[in-house]
Amino acid sequence: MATSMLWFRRDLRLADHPALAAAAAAGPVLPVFVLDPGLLASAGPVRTHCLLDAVRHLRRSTDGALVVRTGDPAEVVPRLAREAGAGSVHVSAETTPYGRRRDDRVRAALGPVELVATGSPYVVTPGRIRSASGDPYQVFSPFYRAWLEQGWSEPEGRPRGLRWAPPVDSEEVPASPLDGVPDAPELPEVSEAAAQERYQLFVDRLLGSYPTDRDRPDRDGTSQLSVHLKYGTVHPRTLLAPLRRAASAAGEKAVDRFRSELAWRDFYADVVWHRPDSVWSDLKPTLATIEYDEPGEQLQAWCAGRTGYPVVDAGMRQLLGAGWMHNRVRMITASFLVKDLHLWWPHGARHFLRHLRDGDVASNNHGWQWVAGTGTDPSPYFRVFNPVTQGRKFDPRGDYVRRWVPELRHVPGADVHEPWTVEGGYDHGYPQRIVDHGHERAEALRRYELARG
DNA sequence: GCAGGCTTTAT
DNA sequence: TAAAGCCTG
Repeated sequence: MATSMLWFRRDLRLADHPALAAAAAAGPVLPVFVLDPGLLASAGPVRTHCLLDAVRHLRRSTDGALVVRTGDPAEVVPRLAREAGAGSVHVSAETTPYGRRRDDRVRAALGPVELVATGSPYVVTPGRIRSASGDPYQVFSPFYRAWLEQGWSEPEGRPRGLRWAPPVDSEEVPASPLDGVPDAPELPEVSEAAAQERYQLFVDRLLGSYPTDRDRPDRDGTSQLSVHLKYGTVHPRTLLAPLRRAASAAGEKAVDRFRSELAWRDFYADVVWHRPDSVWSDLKPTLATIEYDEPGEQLQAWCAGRTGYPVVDAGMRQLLGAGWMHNRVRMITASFLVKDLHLWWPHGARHFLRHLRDGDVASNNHGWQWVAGTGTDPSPYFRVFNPVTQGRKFDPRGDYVRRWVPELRHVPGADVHEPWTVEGGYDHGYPQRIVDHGHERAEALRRYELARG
């Protein structure tokens, strides 16, 4: 049987890997990872660290067989195929704009060697679900119903009869860009084992209270699996399979909630599949004429977590300090950028994407569009978040703010969300509010009204 | 073309 | 309880 190549990308695992199974069925497999300088340039050190961590673990689990090369995939992949005498190159289908363009170039460069796509990083491959009229869904809920209806196959374990091909030259996995950096974020291990461990903990201990605790940034109530889904150290259908059994303990509601979060990931990937242009520009033209401010000092204050609104600043500092931000706080900080600072959403989306360890262009950028009212289900009037109300409601003791904003640690309780009402609230250098929320809310609504007319 | 519905809110 | 309008069947 001819050697085939498995080119890993966002699927850095061995279990439940349809493309790897397809490659293994064709013959001995040469496992390959290509460090793409184009991708690395946009990633930021945290994401690069996580990627390299996952690659390093994958190399270990292939007993060192994984070949690592740096360069343009359109040159590197065909060269490796020649060196190994591979008859085909197997991949998981890539569906984002950059990935699709890259794969087209690689396919062309491979010539007679076939690029075979099997499976995808999603439960249901983007583009497969359509409404009765044949169009893609524009709204999540009907998509979710159709997604459940569509269903998915059971996870597969590691491919049987998997044999690695004779080795070819490999580079070492580069050192993490965070090595030796003082105050570098503490990051979770990104590996199949770590994904399984966290999932187990989540199902056993957290799932039962997930519907409410998932909104609490002061608690460890979320699955924390996003980084694993990002790099593919676990496939989402691997996460879905045990849920039916888990429902008896955790409750159907909790299971449905978590399931729907995975469906959101599929939904946004589906939107991007049909509208790749919507990644960096408005999906819908409804607000095409709205007036935005030019980015300047206020954007910098937002990025640095110095807006004077505690929950906003806590979130922005968590982003830089942990390479991650709680989802509830992502909405609050995003709303603040768009509705209080009147900036176009891509300014914020770019900053998030650079620093989030789970930074995924479809989920991130469409999450932003949802907040901005330019994406699916545009309802700008519903979505001006009040940072004080949100802070008091979801961080009711103020622990989250004090964790990330040292200048406010001396303020006890929920009043930390309103230091302007606390005597001595500014004694330790916490910045004054850069805008007045009530005023800017009215201004945002005025601009929406104008754009609509 | 109609009715029902739309993740995450605000006051 | 209100906020605008579009998606979906």
